[in-house]
Amino acid sequence: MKLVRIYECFCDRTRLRILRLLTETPLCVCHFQTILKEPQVKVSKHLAYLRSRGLVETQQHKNWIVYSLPSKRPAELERNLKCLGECAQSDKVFAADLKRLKALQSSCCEPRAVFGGGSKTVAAPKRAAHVR
Amino acid sequence: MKLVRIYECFCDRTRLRILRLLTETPLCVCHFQTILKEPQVKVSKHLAYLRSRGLVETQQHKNWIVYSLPSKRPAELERNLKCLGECAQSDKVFAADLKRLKALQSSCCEPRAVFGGGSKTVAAPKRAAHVR
DNA sequence: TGACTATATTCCCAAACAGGAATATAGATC
DNA sequence: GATCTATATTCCTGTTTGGGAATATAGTCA
Repeated sequence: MKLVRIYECFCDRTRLRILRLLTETPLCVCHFQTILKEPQVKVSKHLAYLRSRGLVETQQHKNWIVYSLPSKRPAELERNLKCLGECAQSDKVFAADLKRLKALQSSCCEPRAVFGGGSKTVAAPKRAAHVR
Repeated sequence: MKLVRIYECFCDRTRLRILRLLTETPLCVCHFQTILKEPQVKVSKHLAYLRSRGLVETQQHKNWIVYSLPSKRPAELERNLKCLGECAQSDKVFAADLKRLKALQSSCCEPRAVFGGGSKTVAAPKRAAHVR
């Protein structure tokens, strides 16, 4: 019954926000810090938690670690992510996160190749606004 | 973000089984004991947990306490229960539970009015097989 | 009233968890 | 090599959780 594993990952607010964002695009830790406005330790730990349970995968990119949903997902995960997406629509927190994600996608900066759809060949890469 | 509350309830195996069963019909504690084959304390505690978070409601019926899903459920809960139902289909544990539920529904006994659809006016109420 | 039944609660313990502070690691760049 | 940046890990603490043993409560029925 690996379903429980999935729900264990879903039962924390921060992790839900992370997963929700990842259904949009892969992201690296610094992005999460910016979008969620949470300290590095916290983000890093929750990502580690998710990875240990197979809900996310990582890929190194220079100095950044890019987190994404696993390329092949079991049906249960897929279903629940979809469900989460639907539930999230009526929630302000998720909406705000999404807004900040969009902002980041257009304003940012170095770990650009990261964002899904690849190089949207945008203006000149400004210096990171990664904070902290 | 009450979503998290829902997932907190979903993140335990026993509770998942309970909820799954409740999407079929209301049940009382002794039914759960029989179907899940778990001790009374355990069942009772998980039910209390679910109730404290509003995922189930109770109704007294003579000496029995009948648990059921809340009559009016927020959209998030409804969605997630549906999702759970879908995920459960491919799982042996859930299937076995369901099988035992059906058996109970036809063989049982006293807290009969409990089962959804009401009095299916079955044979003579035998003595309970409630165990323990 | 007393025995019985169904359920809840309390006490206890071990494990998991969330979060912060501080520190470690490893790649990049000068 | 020194420094900077991004991320991970360790240590610590308070809280929550899951589960069992024992006990309490409350309704029922004889």
